Amino acid sequence: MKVSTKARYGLRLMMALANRYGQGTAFLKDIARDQELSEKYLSHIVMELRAAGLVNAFRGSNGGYVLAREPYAITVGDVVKTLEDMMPVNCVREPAVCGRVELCSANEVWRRLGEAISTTLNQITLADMLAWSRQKNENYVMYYL
Amino acid sequence: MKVSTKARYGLRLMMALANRYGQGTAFLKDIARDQELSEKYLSHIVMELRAAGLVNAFRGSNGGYVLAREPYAITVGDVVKTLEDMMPVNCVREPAVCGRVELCSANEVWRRLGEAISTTLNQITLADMLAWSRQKNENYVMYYL
DNA sequence: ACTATTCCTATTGTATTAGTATGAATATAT
DNA sequence: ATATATTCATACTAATACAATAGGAATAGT
Repeated sequence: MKVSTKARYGLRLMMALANRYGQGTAFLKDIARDQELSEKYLSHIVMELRAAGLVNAFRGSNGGYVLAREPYAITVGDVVKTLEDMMPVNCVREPAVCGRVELCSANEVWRRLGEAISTTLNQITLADMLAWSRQKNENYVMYYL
Repeated sequence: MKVSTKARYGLRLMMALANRYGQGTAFLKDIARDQELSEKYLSHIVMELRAAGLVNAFRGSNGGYVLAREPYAITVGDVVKTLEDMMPVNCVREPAVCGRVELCSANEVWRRLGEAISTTLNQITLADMLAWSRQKNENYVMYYL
């Protein structure tokens, strides 16, 4: 019941891009440095995000990445579901894996759980997170200065 | 983002006990056979459920297991949280694992997600599942006869 | 041409989860 | 008492999924 580090790193990457939205492309190298993550590993992640249409990429010298849409138009659910399977059990999507679906009441439990998860993550946008982050930052600075 | 087979098997075990609640103890052997699960593996699971106070165990010949409370008084959340960690990331519970919690807005995302998960699972009881199961069974029988 | 970036594929490492083996403790029945 | 059937406890092994690295090809700006 853990969200994968892939999804967590991916969300941090997206937030890094969201935080500088409108200011041109960012290099993966710089994001990796700032977020203290492996650039190699991040490169896999950002490729999947690109394939899903969440970021645009530019190759070559002075290339880089940008968010494909404005931060308010990208949800956490968009990000997480491209990096991992959000359905908590397989039998909900593919009844074939289990012969007793017709009689299985656990199935309904997992269906509801999956729904709760996607509903929750789909209603949080990157813009929401930016707002929280800036709020926190303010408090933090005020407190320590 | 998958619920472990341990939790899934555990729920099936609990449902087997719920289904014959009030009719005395059940042997693990029989549950394992009916549910087509490894008895050895189930024995680990049932021990954890016992330690959590969800089932009572009786040793010796003619021993067995019974639900410790009535089916309506046990939730899916009770079962799942004894068999695995329901909090989707560690940094929510133990801020120490991540130095940037003060500034991290992802934290709030995972906190909300964790809340959605436990709320969902805590409000489904074994009695609810029994009702669904019997409903399904009826439909199934009606359809195929 | 040179350099800095993204893109692609294969491989390795590691941790978690799943499952097995063996035998001790305990209670019942004969 | 003894035999038998169960739970209890611990240690070990196997399988799988996840995380991370490696090396180089393609691309674009200078």
